[in-house]
Amino acid sequence: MQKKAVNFTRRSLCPLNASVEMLGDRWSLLILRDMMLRGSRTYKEFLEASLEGIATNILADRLRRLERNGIIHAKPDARDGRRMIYTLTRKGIDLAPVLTEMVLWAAKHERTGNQPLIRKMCANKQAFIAEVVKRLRAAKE
Amino acid sequence: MQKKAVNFTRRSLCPLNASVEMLGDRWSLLILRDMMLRGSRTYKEFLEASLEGIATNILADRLRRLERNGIIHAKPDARDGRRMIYTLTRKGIDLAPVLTEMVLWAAKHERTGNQPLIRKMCANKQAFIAEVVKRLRAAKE
DNA sequence: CAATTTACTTGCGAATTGCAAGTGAAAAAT
DNA sequence: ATTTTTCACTTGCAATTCGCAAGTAAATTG
Repeated sequence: MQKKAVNFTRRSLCPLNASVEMLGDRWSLLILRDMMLRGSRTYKEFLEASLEGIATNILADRLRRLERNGIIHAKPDARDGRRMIYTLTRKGIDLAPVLTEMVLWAAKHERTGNQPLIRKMCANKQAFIAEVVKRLRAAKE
Repeated sequence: MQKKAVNFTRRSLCPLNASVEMLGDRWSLLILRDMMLRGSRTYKEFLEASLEGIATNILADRLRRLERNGIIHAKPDARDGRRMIYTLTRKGIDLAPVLTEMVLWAAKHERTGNQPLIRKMCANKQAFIAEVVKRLRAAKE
């Protein structure tokens, strides 16, 4: 497995800027949440799982971008030629700590839902992340 | 100190969505980076420190939004009536782990700069965050 | 083979972004 | 005291992006 160089130019070399250019929009992280925590794997599942109501063209665009950035991988479903199966790459799985910290931050400072998840995250953050990572690696089959 | 209810409606109650609605754009996190790691405190400093070249209208808008969301605090400089001094609130300081994880993720998977910072973060993540938080709390005077 | 499902694309108005230029108040220089 | 400079923005406008509704094409189901 080989790493591809990024062939477009970033605004700066700062690592945070790289993250922001890949993830800094209103939808990418939510798609990743649906993959990590809800097991969404297909276009339809993303549309249905999305609590926030993502538009179809935006979803298609974001899936393309996430794939271009090596965060997710798309391959046709062997059982159903219409379907694409989206899975997280290693790089995508490595975002688990980022997502977790963002969830914990909002849960601390905003009035949010999904309390059972929060409690589990709070109780043992490292264990929670490890469990998610383990499950996602297994799902890469 | 009292928490204000958010009086506009979120797309969903998911905590990650709350984070994304507050921080999910191309500039907010970079401004926070400049506050946390470079000590930027005024409009001019943000413009000068910004490696990425933020536009003046966008900067003004983002500072307003960050303040509305309780992430930063603005108060006029007593020594210079033109200046506003922006500082991180407790809520803003609590974003240190989020920023750190995003930096570490990009540093691992992309070709980025600022290697000394990365090395320090990697060596002891918790200590790094604790140090940043300590410094920022002190700066709230 | 007709109907349905899946994964998109297209069109288009609305909102957001980014650049350049301008404004107004305060401070510094003369 | 008056001019000049600095600072923190705002305004105008073109270009890009977003979001909704509708449409399309291929594969599958009945």
